[in-house]
Amino acid sequence: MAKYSRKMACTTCCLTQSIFRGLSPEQLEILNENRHEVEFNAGEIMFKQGTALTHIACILQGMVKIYIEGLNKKNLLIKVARENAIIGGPGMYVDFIHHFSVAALTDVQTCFIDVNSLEKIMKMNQNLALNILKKNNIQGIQNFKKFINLTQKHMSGRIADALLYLADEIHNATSFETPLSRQDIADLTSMSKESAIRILKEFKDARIIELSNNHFTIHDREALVKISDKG
Amino acid sequence: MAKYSRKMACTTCCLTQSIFRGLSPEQLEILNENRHEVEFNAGEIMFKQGTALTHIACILQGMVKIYIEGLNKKNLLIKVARENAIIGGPGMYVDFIHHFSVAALTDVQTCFIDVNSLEKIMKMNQNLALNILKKNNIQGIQNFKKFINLTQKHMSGRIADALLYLADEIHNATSFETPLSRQDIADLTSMSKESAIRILKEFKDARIIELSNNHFTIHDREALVKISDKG
DNA sequence: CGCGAGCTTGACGTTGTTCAACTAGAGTGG
DNA sequence: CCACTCTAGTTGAACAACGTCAAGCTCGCG
Repeated sequence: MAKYSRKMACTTCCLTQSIFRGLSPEQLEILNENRHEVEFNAGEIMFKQGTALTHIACILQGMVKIYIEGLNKKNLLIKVARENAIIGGPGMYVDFIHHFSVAALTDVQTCFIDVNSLEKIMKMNQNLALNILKKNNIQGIQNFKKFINLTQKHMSGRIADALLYLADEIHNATSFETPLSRQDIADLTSMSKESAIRILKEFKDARIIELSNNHFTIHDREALVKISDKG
Repeated sequence: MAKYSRKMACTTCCLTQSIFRGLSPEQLEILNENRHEVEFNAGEIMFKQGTALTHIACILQGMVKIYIEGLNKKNLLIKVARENAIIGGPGMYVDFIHHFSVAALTDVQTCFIDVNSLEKIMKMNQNLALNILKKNNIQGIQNFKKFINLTQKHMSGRIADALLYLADEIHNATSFETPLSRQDIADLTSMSKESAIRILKEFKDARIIELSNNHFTIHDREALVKISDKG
């Protein structure tokens, strides 16, 4: 289970990066006093959709999935996040409720920051608000792309997108071992698990990728890009 | 065509509302000096996806559609906006490019505000940044809902959603005349025009709605809600 | 050695798209 | 005033895409 600790020094953790760049030492100290580190085991839920949003989380180590719990127990996997990601959510400044769930894909070390402290710093330092605004907008652009992917592409196009996403944005390698299950890949591409498996097999038979269990190797990147582009 | 004018006084337009609430008179004056009013005829494009984002727009009068131009000339209608809506887009503070297109559904009066001035004010007044952040997050929550609607519901559920959306959030009436074409309704629900027409006819035959041309009347709201909920 | 969870495969039915034909109404020009 | 045309809407039939169901498989683990 999760346990409380303060192993990390503030200066080495994500507070000095990303949206927190440019905070004064005093502002960093306020955050530092209102944070705590938590470890999760693979499979455990960090944030549950519908619960109160009291903290945001920084991923210090490990991988998580961010997903919306939809109809009939079906999930839609919005994104995968790993080291240095900061997970807030659109509930901030609206209803302070989590609008997605977050689950650990691997064992994960996180740093939880109190949203009240965050709000306090935001009122002291305009840069923080602007950084968060920018981060939200980037996510918004990615969501637009996802809308088109999910609603206008056939299954092969969506699987191609997912493979390129994992290779380029998550693992930074053409050959990788993913903690995502087949069901996760199906949730990421909005299709049934069986369909996802079938398309992966097609790609394998066409020598576009190689896969055994959870190890993926992309052989023909251009083919994937072409399949992704034409839908 | 669009024409430049300054008919409105600043105090009566949208600058005093929504995200601009709480600005000082001097800050309002800066905005007022860097804005101009533009009229569009029905059908004209206000923002084109891919062009530079130099201004945000306030809708003073009329209705517009905000849509993503996707694959094979297919559009995805994100939302409909009308009086007092402020249209920016996720390109702000990222790449300053429009990531969606906006077209006038009716004749429209707008007020365009320079993004540089907006940025200047944001650095002077933290409330503006927080208000925009909040507005973005609300849109983010709506996008999550739209993800589930579009990817996990059948056509009848999506059409039911669209009808409830138009009735509740756009026209505020159970009986309304919409400027949306059948194709627009199809784009809003991510299906073919023919399918949208068929579902609307089903609803009409089931006496759930009444429609002639573009006039819609919702007779059995509960039925629509039920259809929407169960997908 | 057996159990169970996740994975795989095939057969089948449903959902939704595409294509083509047809209709209605709104200009337009003789 | 009447063809003519153009666009949006409508309908039906054929077809493709995708999900569901059921069965069998694999592999790690006790």
